Amino acid sequence: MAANRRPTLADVAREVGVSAKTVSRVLNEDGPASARTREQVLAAVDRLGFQPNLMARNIRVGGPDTTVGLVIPDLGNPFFGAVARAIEDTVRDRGLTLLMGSSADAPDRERALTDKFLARRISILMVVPSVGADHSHLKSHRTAGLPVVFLDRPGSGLPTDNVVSTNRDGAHDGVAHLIAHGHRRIGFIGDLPTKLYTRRERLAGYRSALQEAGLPADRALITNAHDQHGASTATSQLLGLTDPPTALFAGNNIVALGIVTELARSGRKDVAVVAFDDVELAEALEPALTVVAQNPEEIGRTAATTALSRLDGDRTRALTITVPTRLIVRGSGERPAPALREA
Amino acid sequence: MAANRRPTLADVAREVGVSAKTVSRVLNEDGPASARTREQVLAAVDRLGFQPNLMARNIRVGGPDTTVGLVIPDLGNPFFGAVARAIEDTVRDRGLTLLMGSSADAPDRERALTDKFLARRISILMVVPSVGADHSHLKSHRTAGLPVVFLDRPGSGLPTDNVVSTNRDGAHDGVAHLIAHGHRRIGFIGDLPTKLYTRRERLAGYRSALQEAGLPADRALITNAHDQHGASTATSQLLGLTDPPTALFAGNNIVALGIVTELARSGRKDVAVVAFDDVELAEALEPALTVVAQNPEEIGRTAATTALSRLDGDRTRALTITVPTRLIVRGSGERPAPALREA
DNA sequence: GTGAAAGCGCTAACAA
DNA sequence: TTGTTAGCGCTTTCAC
Repeated sequence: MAANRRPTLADVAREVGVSAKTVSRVLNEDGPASARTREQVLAAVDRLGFQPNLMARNIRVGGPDTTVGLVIPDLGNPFFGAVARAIEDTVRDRGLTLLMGSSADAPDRERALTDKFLARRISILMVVPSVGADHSHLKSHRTAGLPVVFLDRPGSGLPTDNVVSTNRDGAHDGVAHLIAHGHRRIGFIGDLPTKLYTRRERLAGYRSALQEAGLPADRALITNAHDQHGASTATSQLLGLTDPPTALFAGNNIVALGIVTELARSGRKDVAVVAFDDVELAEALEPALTVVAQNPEEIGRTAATTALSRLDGDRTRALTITVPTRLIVRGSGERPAPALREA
Repeated sequence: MAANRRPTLADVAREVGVSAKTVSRVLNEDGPASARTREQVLAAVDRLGFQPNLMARNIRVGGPDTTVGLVIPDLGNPFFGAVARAIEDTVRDRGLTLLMGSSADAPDRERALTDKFLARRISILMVVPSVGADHSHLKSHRTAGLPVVFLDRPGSGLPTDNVVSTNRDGAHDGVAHLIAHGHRRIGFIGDLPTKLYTRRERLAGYRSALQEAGLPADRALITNAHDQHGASTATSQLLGLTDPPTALFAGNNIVALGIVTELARSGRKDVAVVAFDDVELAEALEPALTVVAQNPEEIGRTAATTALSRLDGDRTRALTITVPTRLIVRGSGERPAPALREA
């Protein structure tokens, strides 16, 4: 079957016997149009199956495309899924559509995606920046009026709005919870790479909690993993130390899955766990998993409203907005520490 | 700060002292260009921060936009996240970008999204169709050469490629597993609405397994839920019956979360569970959750490769491709049924 | 190897 | 109330 050319405004105009501009007027509810013409035009549109070419329209109007470019590390990670959903819900009312891509945390993939998005003249750019990515190339776009917001981690190379969780305080609270329950040797399994903003902040919170309690910082207890399987391996390694930790702090949701799975597999009910970021089924575990919950909905919504107000002309100073985390105590942080049992 | 006009091809041309066409040639590696001109052009592009306007290019070239329109029910559901990731991974090599939106399973939102996508002249349309949505309006686009693929559920109103799981057989196997372990009263908690394709298919599998075993089909054991909380409620209602089920079959991942959470909350370790679709932490539960796992990666990849081959001119008959599910036995289906204990 | 003119589908700015 | 002309930023066509 031949690929028929799609009908254009001109085709509709010819069909009705009016000018292209008249059809345009009817469809965009621009200027006036007699009831009769309107009817005829709409009928012809229907008959021909005409659908206006949005690209052509945009090019003529000159404004930005009605899309939001969103770069996240992984479409499959539920945390970013929740963020994306909140963003979509917020911008939909404004008629904006999501252009999405995953960077796999690789700076070159991130750059390729943003370049593509920019070439489409997106209305808003939102990025979860990869480690090592430089964003100074966005400067000219910013001054040209493009709202740029970084999510989950701050961008680098230019001043823009950032929306991040209270990583340091949240991790501090989670670790303090473990300490309050008698644990003195607490393992930390963070994300990778170690330069990652969230990794550093959460580790800083871990350290400050230890310090505050006068506990020594043992480097052997600090390790990393970049996926669930790696976190499982890291867990068994930590527990295999000659002086092993009695509690573990998970640096993110994926690490938490790895830790919990490994503990279940090896039947280690005696190891306390607190995780950064909530996970599904946390309350159905035995014991239920205590977490420092992030608020992905709020992160997405805040980022979107910030970007929209920039789009509306807000030229005030760039802000770093901090979305609070919340310690949800469910039990896993309260497993008796050996120190207490011996006492 | 004034919103400076972004530089155009003409600006670059003027800067170098060549024609616009020459710049175009250099950038697209179209016709010939002297090494010297090329250098100068590239330098000017860099200096001015020029980025070609993809919309303008597309409009002139007349081809479809290099995007894939994807409509899913919920960006936050990990199942669809995994599907989307697989799609992106597959189409990225072809230079295609994802245009995404969530329908919330509402036909009008689905229609609004697809219309927007079509107005952008997407290269491929992929949709998880909502219940009650009619797709006959896509007919003209199909004949005009637009590949249309339905995911997870078949579309209606026109012949197109569909990619779905082996819902019926999978559910059958899951329920048969419960029966094999002595259960005779098995509750079914399905998705909503009840007209949903996956709901119907999985229920049919449930019924066929009962029938095969010569077990009666008790309507009181069949119920539904449209979110996790609803599934929890449904669970306690089923267990509150005078002749309650000894096992539950979850119609999807969200329902599974609700069932498992409710059983944990009420301390009911005696109820067997099998879930359709795998969930995180399934193996860390006690007992570990037995599931009929779907293969979202394969669903996404298959849908994408099918669509790409259509884009390449494959005009063979529309196919409904079935991606196999896999019963993963982890323990929760093997809890002793009262019938056995009494024996 | 390079340029001039025309035109993709649409709308702004004017005129009628 | 409607039409005409011009032009958005780019590429095609054909000439040089």
